[in-house]
Amino acid sequence: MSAPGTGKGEHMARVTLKDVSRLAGVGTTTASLVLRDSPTIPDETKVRVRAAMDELGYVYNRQAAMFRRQRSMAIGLVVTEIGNPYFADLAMHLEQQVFDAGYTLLMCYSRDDVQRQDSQIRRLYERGIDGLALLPAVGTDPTELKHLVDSSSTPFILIARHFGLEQDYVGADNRVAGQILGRHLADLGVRTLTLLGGPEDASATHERINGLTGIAAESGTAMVPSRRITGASTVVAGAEGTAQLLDNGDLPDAIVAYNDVIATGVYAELHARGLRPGRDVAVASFDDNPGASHQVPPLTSMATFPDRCGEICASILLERIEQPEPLAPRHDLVAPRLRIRASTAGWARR
Amino acid sequence: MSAPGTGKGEHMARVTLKDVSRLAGVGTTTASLVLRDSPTIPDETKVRVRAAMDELGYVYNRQAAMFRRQRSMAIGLVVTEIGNPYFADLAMHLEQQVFDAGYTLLMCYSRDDVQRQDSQIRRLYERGIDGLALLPAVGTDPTELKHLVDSSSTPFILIARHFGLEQDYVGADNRVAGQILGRHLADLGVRTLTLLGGPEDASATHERINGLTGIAAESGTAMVPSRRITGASTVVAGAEGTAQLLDNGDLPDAIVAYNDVIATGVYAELHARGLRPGRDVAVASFDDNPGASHQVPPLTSMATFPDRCGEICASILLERIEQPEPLAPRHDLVAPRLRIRASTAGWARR
DNA sequence: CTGTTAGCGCCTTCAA
DNA sequence: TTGAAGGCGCTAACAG
Repeated sequence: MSAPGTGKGEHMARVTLKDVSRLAGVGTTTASLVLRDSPTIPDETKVRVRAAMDELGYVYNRQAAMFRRQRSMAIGLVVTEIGNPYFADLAMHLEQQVFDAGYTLLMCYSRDDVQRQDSQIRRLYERGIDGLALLPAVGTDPTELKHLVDSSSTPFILIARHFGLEQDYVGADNRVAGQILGRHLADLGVRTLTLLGGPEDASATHERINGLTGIAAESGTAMVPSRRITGASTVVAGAEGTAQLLDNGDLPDAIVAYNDVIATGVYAELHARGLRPGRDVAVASFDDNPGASHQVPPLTSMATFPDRCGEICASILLERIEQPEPLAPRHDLVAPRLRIRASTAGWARR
Repeated sequence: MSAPGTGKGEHMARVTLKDVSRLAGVGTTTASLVLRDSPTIPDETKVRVRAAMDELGYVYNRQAAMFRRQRSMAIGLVVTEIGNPYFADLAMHLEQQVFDAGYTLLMCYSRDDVQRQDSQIRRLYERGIDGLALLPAVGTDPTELKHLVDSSSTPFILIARHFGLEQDYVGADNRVAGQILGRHLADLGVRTLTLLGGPEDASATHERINGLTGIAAESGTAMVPSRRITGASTVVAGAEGTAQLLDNGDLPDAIVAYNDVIATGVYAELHARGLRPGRDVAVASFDDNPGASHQVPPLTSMATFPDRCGEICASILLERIEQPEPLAPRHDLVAPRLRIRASTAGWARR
């Protein structure tokens, strides 16, 4: 009942497997096997060892085990931020998968600061993570990143933004997403279109735009203004971008926001000017965050499934960890799905 | 230039401090001191050792260091979820603080599942975290939690929901938040009031309600319906709660949502029924998420500052780690601030 | 099937 | 100021 050093305040020495095996009258190997519930150990012994563990208040020292095994059972995840529900959902589903596989998630937010991202990655490597998932900050230098990442033999995967085809990657199929949305708008009779927001220099932005403009070109839709309005993915940026657009005197048939967060700002600014989304201008967006269907009016959005993205990311990483043979890089693209709602469905050229 | 085992594919043995010191012609102690940039080492030696490190591609093995020092330089954070911007912002600011202090954040999402939370906490303890912050799942048994937590001597702090005064805690001052909001509504002339949402059995819920109802009672405001409508903190739940309320035939002067996420659902359902927030019914809420000011109409909300909450949480934890003497438990309450916007300011009894 | 032993890489004491 | 050596708690190899 009375474990040694149970007294409050005094520094209690850690109870080790050795202590346990001594008390139980077995070897440390046996005690260790009991921990893993090995079937080769007789039940009687298991019971005795477990009793000794309880008696002493033994806690498995995973840190020591990991050190010994040269494994950390930890996955590093570096993302820019989680204020955007897309990233939040992705992180949660990634964590769920890796935790269930016995890993712990080491979480870092780069806040789109490349310096910070760099030191975070370094620190994670020092901790000996078994795998790293990165949603790269805007402005990340692909060459430097490759250098940093290749210096370790740790499995590595990019999320949502990539730099080519040389490494594992998982993200939404942004080009297709842009195409489907472009088709939808063209079908509505949209002739002039504005793209609003999105990180200036990210693969996801380019892909969405390319998909959209490809279809737009086919259908004779004009892009206004000619110079795209970019900005951070915040509600305020969305409102400011919209204000800038309208101040220019450009009221296009449709505004396509880079994501639902920005679209919220678009809605606000339109309302502030007495314009109604879905009546005076069609509004569409990407991601289909929870709540998009409860905007007023409900927002047409391309669902990009961050949950699936996080899950796929986890499973690729775990696979690479289990089987570190260098296979061909995987590019997993999550198929998007258009949710048509009143913000476009209600629109008609007048 | 050619580190041993640089060849691709072959399992490369880790470069240790011993390897470095051998190459540099110094002892391991010296090499170790160079790592910490000790001033007792002559510059000439430092340069030589650093060159050896580069030559061999040495990476500091933090895992080994931590094992040796019986510290993990890791902080565990268990939260229910981060879909709610309040929790997301809190987690980000907590991470920022602890990372800058040299710690890494181990992140777990309990999804309000007590079982899961339990195994997450256990695993974190096994990893030897230096501190634990917990935003407890609804349904957490305080006694069991206390037992689990006391079994370790690791500093521990509760976030946002507490169970009494026996342990460190940081959260919004919910009672005061409720009072201020109640006063504001009473001043507007609100006579009937509905509270919508919030976890059934959490301190934060009780405190907000108590603050609000205390003021309401003073000013003769009636609560409708008598039985409070609860539900998950989602947009859908907010809409459903509102529907339930209106189906009952209760249209109060004001609806107070538990938080901005729920308020979004309230807005949607009101609009669906042709009612306008701020005109037909006053709507107010808690948290003041980014975007609350860009709702249509702008949403009156009690700002609860998750950023400050996360920062305070981190600093208390770090303080406890540095100075583990058992001092009195700290209860840090973040002062809220009312943001009055059109969703209430525009309302007037008709 | 079970016990003993060596050592993972670092930090810390101790000696030179 | 610097070098050598021991050991943190566990696992894996080996011996019995």
